[in-house]
Amino acid sequence: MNKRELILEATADLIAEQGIQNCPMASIAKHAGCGAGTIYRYFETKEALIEQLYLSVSEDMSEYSLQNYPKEASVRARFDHIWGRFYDFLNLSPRNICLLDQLWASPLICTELQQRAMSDIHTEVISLLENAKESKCIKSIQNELLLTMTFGSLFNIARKQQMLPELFSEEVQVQTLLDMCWDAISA
Amino acid sequence: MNKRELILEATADLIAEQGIQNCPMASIAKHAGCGAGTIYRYFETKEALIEQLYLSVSEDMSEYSLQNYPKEASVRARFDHIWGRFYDFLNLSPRNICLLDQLWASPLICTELQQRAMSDIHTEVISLLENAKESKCIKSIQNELLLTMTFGSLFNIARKQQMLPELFSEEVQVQTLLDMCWDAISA
Amino acid sequence: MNKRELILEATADLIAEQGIQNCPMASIAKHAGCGAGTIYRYFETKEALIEQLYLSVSEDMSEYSLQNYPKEASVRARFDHIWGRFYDFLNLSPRNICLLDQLWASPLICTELQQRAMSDIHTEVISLLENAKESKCIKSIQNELLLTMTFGSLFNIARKQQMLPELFSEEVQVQTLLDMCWDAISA
Amino acid sequence: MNKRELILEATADLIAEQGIQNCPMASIAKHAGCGAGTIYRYFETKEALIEQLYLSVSEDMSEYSLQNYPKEASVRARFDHIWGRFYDFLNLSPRNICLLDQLWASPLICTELQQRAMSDIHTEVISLLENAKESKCIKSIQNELLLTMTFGSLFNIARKQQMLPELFSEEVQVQTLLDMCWDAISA
DNA sequence: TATGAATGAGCTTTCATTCAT
DNA sequence: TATGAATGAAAGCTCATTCAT
Repeated sequence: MNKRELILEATADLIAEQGIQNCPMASIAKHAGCGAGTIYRYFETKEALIEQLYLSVSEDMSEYSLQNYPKEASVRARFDHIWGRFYDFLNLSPRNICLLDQLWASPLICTELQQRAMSDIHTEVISLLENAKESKCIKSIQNELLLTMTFGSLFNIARKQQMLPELFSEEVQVQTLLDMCWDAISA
Repeated sequence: MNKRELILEATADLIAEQGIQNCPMASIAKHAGCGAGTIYRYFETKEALIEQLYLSVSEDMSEYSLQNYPKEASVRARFDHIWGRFYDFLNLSPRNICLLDQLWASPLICTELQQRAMSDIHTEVISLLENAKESKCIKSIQNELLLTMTFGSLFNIARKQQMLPELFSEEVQVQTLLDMCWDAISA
Repeated sequence: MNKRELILEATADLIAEQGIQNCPMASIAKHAGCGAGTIYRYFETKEALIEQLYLSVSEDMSEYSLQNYPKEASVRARFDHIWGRFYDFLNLSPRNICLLDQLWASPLICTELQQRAMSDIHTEVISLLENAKESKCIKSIQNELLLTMTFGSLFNIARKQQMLPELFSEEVQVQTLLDMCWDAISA
Repeated sequence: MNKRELILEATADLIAEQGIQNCPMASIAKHAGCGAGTIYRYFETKEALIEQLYLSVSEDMSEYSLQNYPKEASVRARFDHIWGRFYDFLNLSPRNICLLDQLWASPLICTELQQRAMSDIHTEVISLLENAKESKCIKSIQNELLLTMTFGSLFNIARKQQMLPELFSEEVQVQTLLDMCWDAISA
């Protein structure tokens, strides 16, 4: 892992653990195993570092969610693939959810950046929804609503499981969640 | 409005507008129309102020969501009432969503406090879900999952509409959302 | 006790317990059983209050030390009387030593004030020393030196006993101290 | 002189001149020729800085007092050596007495720290007093009393001379003081 | 290129003092 | 006369950023 990535990793760990407010450059440097000044060789400002971190995590999420995406499969199969992998990504590391929560809430990550970072997943899901609508298997509701509903459901369930695992008596099956999400939007 | 409330209002406005990180006590005081020291007559520390703010907003949300709650109505009617009003509350003021986003992401609002603040709504929804399960009209899935799914859907849709209203060509009907949420959990 | 005295008493207690630095006007008011503003009816500023307190304690110390002073008794008897009572005064209340330590160290109590406050004892001791020198029973050394030596010895012993009583296995007899002090200056 | 020492020196000067209460970190930084934040690279808190200063001055005092200490010399010679040099130290710089007065009166310098800082001198003096008692040349009184009396005498005389030099018509001879202190404790 | 000591602006918080009641 | 809520200047401390090495 090169130094730039080490710094991004350290930043991600610290933000997830302590929150974006308790994440001084000096700590990041220490965790990354470099001097504080070195960070500025790779990132203009702290703001820029956090933006880059956001882009990096978002890219990981996109890539993970779309990996082996079966473009030719059925609507439902594609739905399950993309959202199932999205959900898996959130649970890959306990860091992911905390990190994304922090980054989304930060004024440093403007709305425009948020959209841009999600554009790959977004494009694919929109296309999926269009296909589904053509075959009338989902509700005839504006895409953004269908998409946001699914996204919000899965992210919140993943977050709650991680924050309060004791509330869940049985292990949560991804398929159960996907079924619920599908029922929400299916015609 | 008494001074304590003026300070809470000012804090809420500033946090919603600028984020919890860009909200110095001096600004709060200025917006509340008082001196910086005055805040400390009403709140021990900034941390305490933010906690109190969270409790206050949560209480408003609970009260609003449960107002005129028809305890004897049908499961579906009660579901629509509580979640419809919850969704309305989020849209009552553009401040509410931003504020809650900031507060939930803050390490100052610990998980325990979050649970406590939502306990009224939580209790009622659990009872509702139990009733629904008895009549087998919803899926036989652990309550926490059903609840979180609905909550997450509605909150995320409300947030997205507020942040990116241009993405929504048609006005979003609450009933459409409630139907989707219900479909997600109904048997 | 009138209000002015109540305030002085409260100030004395607080300074002795917490130090002159941790003695806000609000605490003084609370301990004195009055409002913060009330203090300013009796004392112009906090500085003035502390000066008045110093004068008050010093006067108490002078009065106590010189009470029933046997002007016609022998040099040694008078020496024992004045310094014995001085030492007793320091031990009358555990407050006295702490309070004087704080006040003497404070820049608010200027040297001139310190001299003025001690002038009664000072005059009497100087006179005593002059008498003693006439009868050649004490060393022929400048008075200020003889006086300061005695004062310093007794005050330090009283302070140490109060701060670290466990260091003193046997009870300290005043007469033992007076003998030592006398031996120091006697011819 | 390295930066840490520069800061300690500046702190010592300011405390001695203005008192521990009128000694803001900003002033210390200015006098030390560095930024306010720099102080915190060397000392955790202001409290820690003052503690370190106390330890540093105490060490200087111990070292100075015990320098060239003639362990094999007579009791009286050793007594004169240790207390003579102690007295000299107080007069080495006009700063020393004011500084020690401020530090001893401060609640930041707890009793335990005071004892610890003086332990070298304390040990040597106790040993000296034990020797003296064996040869019955001093009073059979508990050591702590003998020690405190000498200490208090010398410190107070040094202080008074510095604060009010005009009170002393003739120059004060150290030997005169040592004789008085010795007479106080000698059998 | 990499460092980390140094910086000072900006933060939270305290408190002597004022003044409307 | 007595109050205590309100004030804002000043304190201790943090940390993003710079720069000499």
